[in-house]
Order: sequence, then structure tokens, then C-alpha cells
Amino acid sequence: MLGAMAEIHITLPDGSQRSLPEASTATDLAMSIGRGLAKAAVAAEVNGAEVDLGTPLADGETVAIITGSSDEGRHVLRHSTSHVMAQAVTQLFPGAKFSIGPAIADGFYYDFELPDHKTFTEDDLVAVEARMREIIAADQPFVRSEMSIDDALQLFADQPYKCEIIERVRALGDVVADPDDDEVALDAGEVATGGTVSVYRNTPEFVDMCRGPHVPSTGRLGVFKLMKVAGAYWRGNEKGPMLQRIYGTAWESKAALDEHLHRLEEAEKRDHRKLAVELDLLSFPQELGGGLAVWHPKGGIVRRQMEDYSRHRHETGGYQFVFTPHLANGKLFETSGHLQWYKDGMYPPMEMDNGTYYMKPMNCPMHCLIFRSRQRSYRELPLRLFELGTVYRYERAGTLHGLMRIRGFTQDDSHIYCTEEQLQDEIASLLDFVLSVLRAFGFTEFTANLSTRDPKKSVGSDEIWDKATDALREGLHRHGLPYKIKAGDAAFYGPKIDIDVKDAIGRSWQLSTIQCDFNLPERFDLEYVGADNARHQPIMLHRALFGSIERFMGVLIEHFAGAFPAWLAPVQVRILPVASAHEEYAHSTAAVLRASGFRVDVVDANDQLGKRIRAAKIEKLPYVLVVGDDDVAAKTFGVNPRGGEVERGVPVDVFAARLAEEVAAGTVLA
RNA sequence: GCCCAGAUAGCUCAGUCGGUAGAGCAUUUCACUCGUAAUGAAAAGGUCGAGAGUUCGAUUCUCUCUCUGGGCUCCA
Repeated sequence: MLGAMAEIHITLPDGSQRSLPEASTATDLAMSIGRGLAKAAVAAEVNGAEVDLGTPLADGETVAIITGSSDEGRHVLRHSTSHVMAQAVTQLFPGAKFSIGPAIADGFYYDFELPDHKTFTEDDLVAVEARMREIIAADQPFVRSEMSIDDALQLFADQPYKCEIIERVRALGDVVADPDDDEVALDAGEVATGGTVSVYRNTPEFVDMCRGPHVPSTGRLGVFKLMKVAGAYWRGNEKGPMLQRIYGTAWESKAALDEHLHRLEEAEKRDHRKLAVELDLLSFPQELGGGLAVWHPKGGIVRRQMEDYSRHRHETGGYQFVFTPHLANGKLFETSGHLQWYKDGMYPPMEMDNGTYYMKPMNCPMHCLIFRSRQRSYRELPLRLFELGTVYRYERAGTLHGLMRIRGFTQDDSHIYCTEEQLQDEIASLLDFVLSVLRAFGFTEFTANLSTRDPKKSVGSDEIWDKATDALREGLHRHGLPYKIKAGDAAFYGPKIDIDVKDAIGRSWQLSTIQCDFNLPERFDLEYVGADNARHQPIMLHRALFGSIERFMGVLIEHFAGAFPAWLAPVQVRILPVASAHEEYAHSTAAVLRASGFRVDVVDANDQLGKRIRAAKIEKLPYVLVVGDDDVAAKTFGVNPRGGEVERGVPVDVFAARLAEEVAAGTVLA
């Protein structure tokens, strides 16, 4: 049978043997070890000499697969580095228990539990790094072996977390059959399959259960840096033990590491919390309580521009504006179900003579009341209600994060009531609308997530779920939006699309959401009279475009690094008189520009010109205009644009016309 | 909510082995009036996040709380 086929025997760097069909290549070898390694492979080393992956292998050769700077190569590198870290930690902290240590974007982590629940200090990280360098210098081979589940349990007898993983492998059986299924593999502790467990050993003292692959030896690792310690729940279970997680980053070269660290620095410079203070946009006064912001005048201008633009678009987009109060009798939230399901996320009740009141966590119940305020006809549908509605949610303390996760915020919230027949078109036009508005704010790249039904917890018929999900999917196809399906991730009341935007440095932010809701129309007993003169239940769509004004502001700050385009900038133009003699001209031309609707200020000549220019640059103003003797005589400006070349002698009206054009072009008014 | 680390002037930070604090920038005033990224001088500015405990004495040590940062979990 198979035995009839000629075989060759290859020695791997760890000393183990592998049999392959005759004429196999290095790629075939990598495939036989694991698809992960195959993807990572860039070349092979045969008897010490580098060869192409397609080179046929001969019997008796020693072959190492070389991984490169591809994503897969880095994955192997990072995962191997995490093993070395675990080895260093267990050597430096005898009795340390370790759980899992996967590669992640840009790096790796490993979770530990130290004896007596000790925690890692900064100094500990330095010591661990030093020991890791020793291990790397020692160039220890990673030796793979397989063993039965029972043998593995014995080997890891003093490692309770490993034992739990091994037991889980036993329980899962062939569910972990695909070693490239990261989700399952990570869940099961990245181990092998088929009733056996694979382990990698690189010193007599250190062995870790792992499905691999690894670099041939520790000397093949690149450069790494331990970044931080954090707490993490074992298996992500909030009720489970809290482990110590060490995060590290690892790259194939020092240049790649430096580039990564540089990217982190750049991202830090854009941090909206830092820029919000520097640019005097808004603040989070301690006296106010966590997660609550006040908007300063300059932030207020940006916000007003955002809101005005949003209102303009909604007005022309067929929406009707409504206003609703910030708090409501608890009965409303009983009807909507919020009190039943989300009480923990709401601010606590206010007991009043005539009932219990709550801050509203959402606007939808109130919009439903508006829909229900009188009998509705199918001729009114789709009915699109829009509100810049401020809501309050008691987000858990540890989750607050600047403007991105906040307790009081304003949604650009719409609820659309339509018939089943209108659903498809409504979703398609909604997507048009959403993308068009986002483009006006300088975003050009979008991706989407489609969250589908979790049959275990959902309301509404199969038919309506299918119909709505198809409508969402069809809408995404029509726009050619790349999307991922998040199976079972929908809320219980209906499927949804979330839209992510990519910012100027390539980070993704989830902003817009379009959600179908089959629940609230039922709970609020919403109906309309159809053409058939019978009563029907409308379908409800929830839709936020910015998501929240606060969060959107945070994303805009980071996207533009605080350098807002002219139409959004709090101060568009600053005029600097060279000397006191030019102040009168500066103020009078400022008044002219203001009369044209521009936001202009003047800083008199109490400081040197260079200093005032520097201040304006730090404020990231779009235009600095310098006026001196020549300008007063010729009615001109010296124009110093943000990020551009200085231009002397620009006539006042020419500058005004240019700026007007720039501001108008900033907003794509549909 | 959980783990870890923090909180000193508007901002960035130093400092006090327990005896109520200092710099730079910013602010105010004075001088300088300058053509494209930091002129000089002076002044003012702090219950050292809040409360309690230990102590003759606490910004410093201990505890609790609040807020912040990094994660975990959560995000209707």
C-alpha cells in the first residue's frame, strides 16, 4: 500500500526525524509540520546552506525552515519569544504557574500566576528581559515531541492551568482537529490533536505544551521588548482567577522594532485626551465625576460645526427633528425592557412622589412614544425621526476611556419606522447616507461587520430575521463594502451592521451602526394602518452615524492629529501685526474677514513675531496672516498656511475668496 | 466590577529618609516694536486629589474613597 511508495527521512533542527514521500520539497516539509509554518516559510536551510523552498530534499538531510518578516513569520517568531519569556519567568520565579502565551498583533503575551499571588514590578520585567537575552544567546533548540494526554497530565502535574487545558483537549476531542483555527486552538491552549498533545522543550528544565510551530532554536529569535504588565482573567472569565499578563513586542530586526516603537509614539502624539487639553477643546473635571466632559469654547465651535452639518444633512435627507427629555418615569423603561435587561448600565433611580425616575440610557423608547402618539398610516412610512439625544449610561469604572467611552454623551440618533417591503430600499439608502456623511469628515476607507442572529436569545420570526439580514447583506454588496460576518453577535432584537473607518494612521474605529429591531415595535404595540385598511406592525431601524458626538470628536482629533480642516477649525485665521503700528490694520481686516463668516483672531505685537507664530503653529491653526508695513500700504496679507509655504503680498479679497472655497469644499453637501 | 500603576501650580515635571514645597512653559506687569516656530526682567500662582488613622508634627507612613492611566471583563 502506502509503504510501497519510496520515502526519505529528514532530520529537523530539534533532532527529531520526519518521513516524507520521495521528491518532497521544503514547502512539503513545512506543510507536514503545520500550515502555520508553511505560511511563515520564506526559505530553508539544508545542511547549513540556505536553499529555495522548492528545492527537492534528499534522504538523510538536516533541514530547517526559515521564517521571514511576513505576518506568518512574525507570528512564529513572536510565539517562540513568548515561550522564552515563560522559560525566563519560571526560572526567575520558582513555582510560577503559566497558562497561555499566544502571538498577537505586533507581539505576544503570556499569563502567569506567581506564588503567594505576588505581582510583577517594573524591575522584574528588566530581570526577565535580561534572562531572555541569555536564553536567546544560548541558542537552545526547540525540540518537539508528542505524548498521550495522560502522560502530559503527569508532566504538567504542578501546572494546574496546563492541566485544565489538557483536560479540555480531551473533552473537545476532534474539535481541535484544525490547528490553524486560532479561536479553538487558543481556547484549548494551542495544543495538538488526535488524542495526543505536542510539547516543545528547549532546556532540560523548560517544557511547554504547544502546537507550534517554533523557530528552530532560540538563537533565531529577533529583537523583542517587554512592554507592560496587566491583569487578565483566566480564560477571560470575570469570576475566575486573575492572572498576571506580560505583554511584549517582537520583530525580526532592530529596524522593524524601532519602526513599531516610533508608530506608538506617533499614535501617542495624536491622543485625543492630550490634544483636547493642549488645544483647549474640552476637559473632564474631577468634580464632575468619572466619564463626564465639559466642552470649552473652542471644542464647542468644532462640535457646533459637526452638529450643524449633521442637521443640514438630515434635513435634506428626509428626517424629521424631535426633542425628548433626559429622564423618564421608570415605567417607560419597563415597557421598553431596559430596566429588565440593562439596569446595571443605568444611573440609579430617583424616587419621586409620583414614581421612580431614571436618566435615559437610550432615546428609542421616547421616539416610540412619538410614533404611537396618534394613529399612523402606511402613507407616512418610512417615518424617520432624528434627535441629537443626550443619554447617560453608568459604564463600569474600569472601562472609561477619554471621549471614547464616556458616561454622558449625545447620539446623533435616528429611528426609522418602515414596512417590511420598504426595508431593503431603506437600508440601501441609509448606507449611502452614512458613507457620504463620513466622507465629508475626511474618512475614505470603510469596513463593516454584519452581526447575525444568536438563535439562543432572540425575538422575532426566522422569516423576518432572514429578510432583514439579507437586506443588510445586500446593502453591503451594493456598496462593495468589505465586511465580516459576526455570527450570533446580534442583539436579541435584530441583526445589525457596524461600520468601521480607518483613520490617517491606519487604525480602525467603529462609528456608525444600523440595527434592525423587531422587539420595541412589539413592546410598544406600534402599528400603522396599511393600504388594506388592516393594522400592521412596523419594522424599526436604529441608526447612529457619528455614534456619539463625543466619541466622533475623539476620533476626529486623532484622525487629524488636532489639525482640523478649515471648515471645522475653532480658529481659522490668526492675524499677527509685525509691530504695534500694524495693529489697527490687523483688527480692521479681521473685522472684514469676520463679516464674511470666518473665525478670526488677532494677537497684538506684545511678543516677538517668531514667538507668536510658534504659538499659532502649536495651536495648529489653518492660517497665520502676518501684516507689516508692506501689507498696510498694499492691502495685503503675508499668508503662512499650516503645512505650506509662506506667500507674501496676498490681497485681502483674494485670500478671503480662497478660504471661502476651501471651507465650502470641506463639506461635501449632497 | 477585577489586577497593576499613579494623583505635587493652568501644563510638563522635580522634591520632602515625617518639620506645610521648587523649576520650565503658560498667566499678569514693565521694558523691547521686531517680516515668519521660543527677547529680557519682575510678580502672581499650590489645604501636595478627598477623608480618617499613627505621630508632638503627615504632602511624605497606613487605611478608605474619588479620579486618572495600562490591561481584563463588559459595551443594550
